[in-house]
Amino acid sequence: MTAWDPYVSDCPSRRLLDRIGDRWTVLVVGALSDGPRRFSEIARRVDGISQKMLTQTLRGLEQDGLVTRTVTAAVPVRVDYELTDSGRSLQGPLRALEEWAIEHMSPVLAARERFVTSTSSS
Amino acid sequence: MTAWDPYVSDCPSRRLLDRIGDRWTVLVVGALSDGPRRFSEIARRVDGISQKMLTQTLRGLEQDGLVTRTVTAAVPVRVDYELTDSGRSLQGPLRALEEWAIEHMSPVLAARERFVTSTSSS
DNA sequence: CGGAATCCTCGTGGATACTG
DNA sequence: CAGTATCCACGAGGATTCCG
Repeated sequence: MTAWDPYVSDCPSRRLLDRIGDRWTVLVVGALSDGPRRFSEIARRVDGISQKMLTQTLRGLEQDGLVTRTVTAAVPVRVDYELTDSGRSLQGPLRALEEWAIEHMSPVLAARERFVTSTSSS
Repeated sequence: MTAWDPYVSDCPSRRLLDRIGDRWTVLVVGALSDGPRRFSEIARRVDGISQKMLTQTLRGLEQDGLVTRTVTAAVPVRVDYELTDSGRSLQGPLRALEEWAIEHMSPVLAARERFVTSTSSS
């Protein structure tokens, strides 16, 4: 199992990675990392997300059993989202990825610069 | 720094995650995990990728200094791609994510089923 | 406040054809 | 073989509006 066969498109692990790989899921999970949050709180934390995308992302996560949705019927409705155990278990790998990103930021950005600079030759 | 501030859209770590988060990058890096590969080999390994997307993804990875591109001027041109040290360092986090995906496949799929099933109520 | 529904645009990405 | 270039379709996703 050392080799890398399983990347045919019907591979179920790819379906999962597809979901995780979308632009917002990672960020929303991150926004929930330190406890339950209200809808609008998440919206504020994840800068640039539209209400539609947030709803959609949360629905997906709920559907995959990664977050729970709790409705409190008050005068202004209150909805809290919280990571499930599954969801929390995803934090580790996600953190790892983020740390990698931070750690390798400067080399990568430097590489991008170099790439642009070397455009002059031809 | 325990809290989760850094998700404003101009955060550089998010720019990196954006790149990684696209559908193909992860798969292409995976395809290169056990050594250098030719263009067509990668195309074959990453099922469903178009030639355009493969080129584009590889360019992006090259630009970020995660893969190297080696052209061998033979009768039929030969181009090999290989992970750089940076690229290889990404494998760890990616593996972690993949393992998570495999490990949590059944719960997630079960959750999806449950979600669908519970549609009957209303 | 949280969300559903509608509309509309803009970019991703596939198919095809051509080049070195 | 490994691209580049062009065209085009489709759907993600933003803005807006309305509802419980």
